Amino acid sequence: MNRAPRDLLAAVYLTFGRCAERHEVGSELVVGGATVGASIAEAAGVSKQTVARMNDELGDLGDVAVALKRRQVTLAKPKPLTVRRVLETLRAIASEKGAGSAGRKKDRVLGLMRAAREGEIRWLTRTLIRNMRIGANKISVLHALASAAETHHSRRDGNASEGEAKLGVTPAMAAVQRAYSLCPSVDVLVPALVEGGVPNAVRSCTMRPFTPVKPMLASITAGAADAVTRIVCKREEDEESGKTFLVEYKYDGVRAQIHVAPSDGGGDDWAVKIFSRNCEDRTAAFPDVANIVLEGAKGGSGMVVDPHTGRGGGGLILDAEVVGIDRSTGRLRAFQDLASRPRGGVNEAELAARTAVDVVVFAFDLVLELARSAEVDAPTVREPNALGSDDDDRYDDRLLPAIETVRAFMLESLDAACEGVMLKRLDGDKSRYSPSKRSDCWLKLKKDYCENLRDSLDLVPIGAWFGQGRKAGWYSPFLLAVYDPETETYQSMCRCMSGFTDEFYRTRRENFGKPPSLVESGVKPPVYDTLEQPDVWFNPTEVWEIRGADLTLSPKHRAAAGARHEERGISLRFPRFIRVRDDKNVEDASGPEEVARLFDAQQSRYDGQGESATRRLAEQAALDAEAEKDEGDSDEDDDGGDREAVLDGDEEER
DNA sequence: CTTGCCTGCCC
DNA sequence: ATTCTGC
DNA sequence: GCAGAATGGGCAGGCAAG
Repeated sequence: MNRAPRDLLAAVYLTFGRCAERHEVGSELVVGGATVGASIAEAAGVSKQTVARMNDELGDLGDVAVALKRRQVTLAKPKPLTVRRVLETLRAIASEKGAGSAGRKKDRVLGLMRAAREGEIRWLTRTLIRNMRIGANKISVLHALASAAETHHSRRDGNASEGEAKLGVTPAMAAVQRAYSLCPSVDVLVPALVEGGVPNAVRSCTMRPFTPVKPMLASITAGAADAVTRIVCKREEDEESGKTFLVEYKYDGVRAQIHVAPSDGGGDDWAVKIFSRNCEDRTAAFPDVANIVLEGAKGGSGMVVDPHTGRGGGGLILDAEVVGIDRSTGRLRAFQDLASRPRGGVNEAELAARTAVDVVVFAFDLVLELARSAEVDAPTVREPNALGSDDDDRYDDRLLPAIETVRAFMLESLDAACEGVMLKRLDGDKSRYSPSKRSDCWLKLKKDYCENLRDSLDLVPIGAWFGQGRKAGWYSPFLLAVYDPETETYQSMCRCMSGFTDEFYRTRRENFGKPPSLVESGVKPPVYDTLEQPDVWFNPTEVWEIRGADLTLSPKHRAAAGARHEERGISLRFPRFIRVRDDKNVEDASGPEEVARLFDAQQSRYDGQGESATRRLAEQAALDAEAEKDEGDSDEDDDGGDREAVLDGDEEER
């Protein structure tokens, strides 16, 4: 900040590992491990296979690049790389398009590789593949900026002696972090910091239409009791409040932060932008959503009215979930269907022509409402419909009805093809929208978090890859399969890398490294059915319990292949390891029939046949026999299908 | 023209 | 997304 | 309690290779 303020902006972009903010369209490099690996190979004059082999061993392409650089004799010292030149090159890479662009991207990467010195090439490689592995991320950079700005401005203003107007470093860090989550734009933040320090940055980085806010996130829970207890009982500084909370369906769609405001031209025109959970501009992917919102803006229905002027509000930021829906039946559709929509470059008519999935918008929060004030930090909820009173101290007993209500509501949500429910605090400071925070204000409760609702599978590890980074030297991920006793084959179901302790990895590398478990020839056993090609194959010797969220039709996994889809097998979403089943032989592992049965139970929810989850399996046989009599009320298409219940918790704490 | 690889992004 | 680990 | 790291299934889009 002192020495090279003009380079600071570029330096911050580089530490973020990007050439522009995420919401800038076209800011992606579209360069990955394959391109970078090829460039490293070319720069060092070795084959791509050599680079790949070294990568298997070292587990880090950056380390491979360094090792190869060391071997080289440099004839002419390359011109040193500068921060600004690297950023310019990244931007040039991002803007390459069309035929031959892959080659031109690679050439630019190659240029950087050649110019990089030994100390730079690891950083450069990791930046290009966006995997820094340095134990620090954006937040650390923001904190460093805050600290530097504090020091810099204290000194410049001549009151280094415990500046009175100064914030102090720790509050400054928090302030900058918060400022950036309200207005995640380096272009706004950095010049403001340089010019007027942290207070100036805080003034500049306010929530505004058409700049995405870092979305608020929810914490995971261990079941309905845990969720209710946490949402009600931990209220340290909120003694006054904290008696009510909201429960709502957790829809399985995509997060959409919808911005609506008068367009720049003024007049009565409104503009809409839609941002993803990661603050990408996805407006082009949802022309139908944009139209729904614009219609609302025109008609005024549901829009904010300024009580003083009586006019429509100056703009809104809504937080919402966009979910696929079958308009002919009113049923929600699976996430996998929603994902198959085109992602841009189509208008609404083209979307329809491509038989895209229709969507509903469930708006669940009002993040900013300009009619009220440009500075609101959004108390976002409607008035709670509190039930009962809170004169009793014994919250444990009093929570039981609430837990039961939540549990029942969750079963209902599952029948409605949702993932579970969300619990949100309704009052007190903690109920405010907290950008980018994952805290106990919002809790998510999904089926697979609940002991008695989840099912797991017993799968056989049949192969693995060599881990990267902190898992270098270990097998990760593993390839897991079901066993089909009919054909005596193993059909792959998923890879898995979650749920293993470091200790587990250590022992597995030893155990699987020795015969008889490792297939020494390295050739895929003929009884293995998979489109995957792991680095090593294992003989089938163990059974592992694996949990997941739901089942998907897979293009590369083969469990129950052909049973529920002409070609595809069935796979598992969000797989994680639970434990080794020492008590089972591989012949006792889950099989294709079990997988197909679970898949049917899941499908029944989308067909509107989902009975309460606890009874669903028992009724499956009856369902099969039953003739297909479908009907049912189609839920209204639009918004408004949102179900919610307000429960009364109890305060206190302990 | 079709297929398949790579990348980025959703969860 | 989920999970484990280290601070 | 939080940040950081590794990496899951699976889709579209864009380009290269056949």
